[in-house]
Amino acid sequence: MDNTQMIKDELIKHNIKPSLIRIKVLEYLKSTKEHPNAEKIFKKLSKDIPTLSITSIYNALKLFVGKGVIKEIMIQEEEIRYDGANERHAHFKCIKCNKLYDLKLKCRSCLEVTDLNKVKILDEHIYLVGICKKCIKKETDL
Amino acid sequence: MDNTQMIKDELIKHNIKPSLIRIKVLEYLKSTKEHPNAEKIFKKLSKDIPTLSITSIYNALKLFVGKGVIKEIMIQEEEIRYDGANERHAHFKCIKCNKLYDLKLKCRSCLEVTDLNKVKILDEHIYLVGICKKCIKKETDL
DNA sequence: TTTTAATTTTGAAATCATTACAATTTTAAA
DNA sequence: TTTAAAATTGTAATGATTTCAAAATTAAAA
Repeated sequence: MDNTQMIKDELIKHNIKPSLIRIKVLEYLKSTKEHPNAEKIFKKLSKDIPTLSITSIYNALKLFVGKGVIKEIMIQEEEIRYDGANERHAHFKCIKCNKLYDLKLKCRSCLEVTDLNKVKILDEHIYLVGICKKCIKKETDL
Repeated sequence: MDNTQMIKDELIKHNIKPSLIRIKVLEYLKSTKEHPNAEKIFKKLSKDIPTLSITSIYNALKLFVGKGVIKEIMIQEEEIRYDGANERHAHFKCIKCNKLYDLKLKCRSCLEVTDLNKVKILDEHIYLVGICKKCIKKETDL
């Protein structure tokens, strides 16, 4: 099965009609690890769809988030970024170069919080902030 | 030592001159668990300081965050909330009532992520999203 | 105390990501 | 086809935050 068909199926699975824009947005989100914002996605897709408006990007993204297809990430920035990965993972933001990295979580439940009895958890967000290898190297090289 | 003096000392410790507004902002943040936003803090302090401007609140908050006195929390909302607690803890947001709860973390390092070698961690943010006890009860009572 | 410089506070205007909304276009069913 | 529903578009509005320059306050020096 080709990639576009898989994207379509994922949309249908979530009760979303697979329109061109929606397919392209999800396809892009699945293809990148950089957690783009709406603006970035808009610029990228505009190359192929010249009539595209940024409102359509927001429409698609909001729909996806509501249906649980993608996740919003807000890490001390003015704008929302979007993450199309299905796998549970954490994020790491470097305050020097502002890059956002994915982090693997070691175990299924390596987060132990109390006070959780009788509470229904729907979603989990974990992010660390610090300085990445490259930027540490840059600093020590000075 | 009285409470105001402790607030002053904490500011001085972080190289912040303890002006009236700064003292009041930090005092309020330390006194509440509700993680207020700038607007909320402004409304609260305006009662005592009628000449107050919201820009001063933003100035103080930005300064505090920069000096590490408080933390910003952004949990899928349009605005930033602020947290004056020193203790390491996670957050839980109920999507039904929109309340933000503190969660205790069970152990010093109950978050196990890979890919962290050579990376300098400065800050850690963990939040869960779901439905709180009260709202679950409301639903099942219907 | 006065003078002066530095810091803090203020208020108005600007910014900018996101949303609202109504008009237009596209899709799909009858 | 015809028609209704859904998707897309563009413009304008929203609202939290920031910018910036003027005014007020504070602190230090004389």
